[in-house]
Amino acid sequence: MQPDDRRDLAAMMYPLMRALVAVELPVLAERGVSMWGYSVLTALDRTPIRTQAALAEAIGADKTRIIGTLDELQGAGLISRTPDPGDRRVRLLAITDDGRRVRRAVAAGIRAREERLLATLPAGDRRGFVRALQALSALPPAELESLAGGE
Amino acid sequence: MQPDDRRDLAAMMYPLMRALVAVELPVLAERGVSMWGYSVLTALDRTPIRTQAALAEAIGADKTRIIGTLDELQGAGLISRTPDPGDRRVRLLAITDDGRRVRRAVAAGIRAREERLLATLPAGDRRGFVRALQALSALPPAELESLAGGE
DNA sequence: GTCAATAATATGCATGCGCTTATCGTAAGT
DNA sequence: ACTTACGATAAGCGCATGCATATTATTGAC
Repeated sequence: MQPDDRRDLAAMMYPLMRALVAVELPVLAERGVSMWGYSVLTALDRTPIRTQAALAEAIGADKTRIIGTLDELQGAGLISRTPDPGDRRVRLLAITDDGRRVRRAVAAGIRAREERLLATLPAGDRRGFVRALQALSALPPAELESLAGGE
Repeated sequence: MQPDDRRDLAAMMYPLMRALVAVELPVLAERGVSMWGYSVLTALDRTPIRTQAALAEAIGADKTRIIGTLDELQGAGLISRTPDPGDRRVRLLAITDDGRRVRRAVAAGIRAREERLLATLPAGDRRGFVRALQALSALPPAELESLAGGE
């Protein structure tokens, strides 16, 4: 194998990200959800979350900026935000049935378009790509930092 | 193979992108180059380019925003920007020897850190990942649009 | 009962982005 | 000559971001 001639990962990923976002936006717009909103729905569909700060951290968002998103989602009836009876400072966050429906519809639309993109790849590369992406995106930030650090 | 349960590609890629950028920034800062500047150097190291608009398009940048970047690079002696004697409206863009040196140094630093990331992957997935990334990032925007379009 | 810590929230700032418009010098077609 | 088109540049807009700070309600420790 030769010295692995390729462009930088970020350089390749950046335009691809933009393309993927461009693919997602119309699907999201159709259901009136923002990107962050969709991210919230996805997180809450996995499991309810006890505090907004925890939610923000889970999806890599800013804990103050997320508030508007939650307002919108709650206004649209897609999530519930109820004060914890045990500690009335915290809001218990959960997705509603409507939210679940919206999330599924959006996910299906996005997935269908992604499939068309991935279909251009050889099967082996495609599997490797998705698996590598899953593995890398699952690395905890601490791990990433240690890999990134020092010369 | 079951119905391919995974998160959306963009959702996985977004945090990964951020991590990669965090990896690159210190390397770039060390050499006093910006992300866009590095992108320009990379493009020009491949081949000189005849107009700034063409450069901008090649690297997916905005043709007006790129000007400051070019000023900086030229000021640092990393690129040359000479009026085309044949058409004095256009500036012939080329990387200088110094620019080449900087680009190589930055690329080496980035590559070394990327390798550490990729080393966490099984060899097969890793190759598939890089190849898929190369293939997808090489798709012309028109192709991407057609793949993205319609339900 | 007082006080320090915490969750949610509001607000402001600096930055960078994509986009648009305007200006200026230059080219090229008629 | 006159007009149209083009490349580089400057300036400004609207938007989203990350970050920092302040406020309010609530809690728990002392």
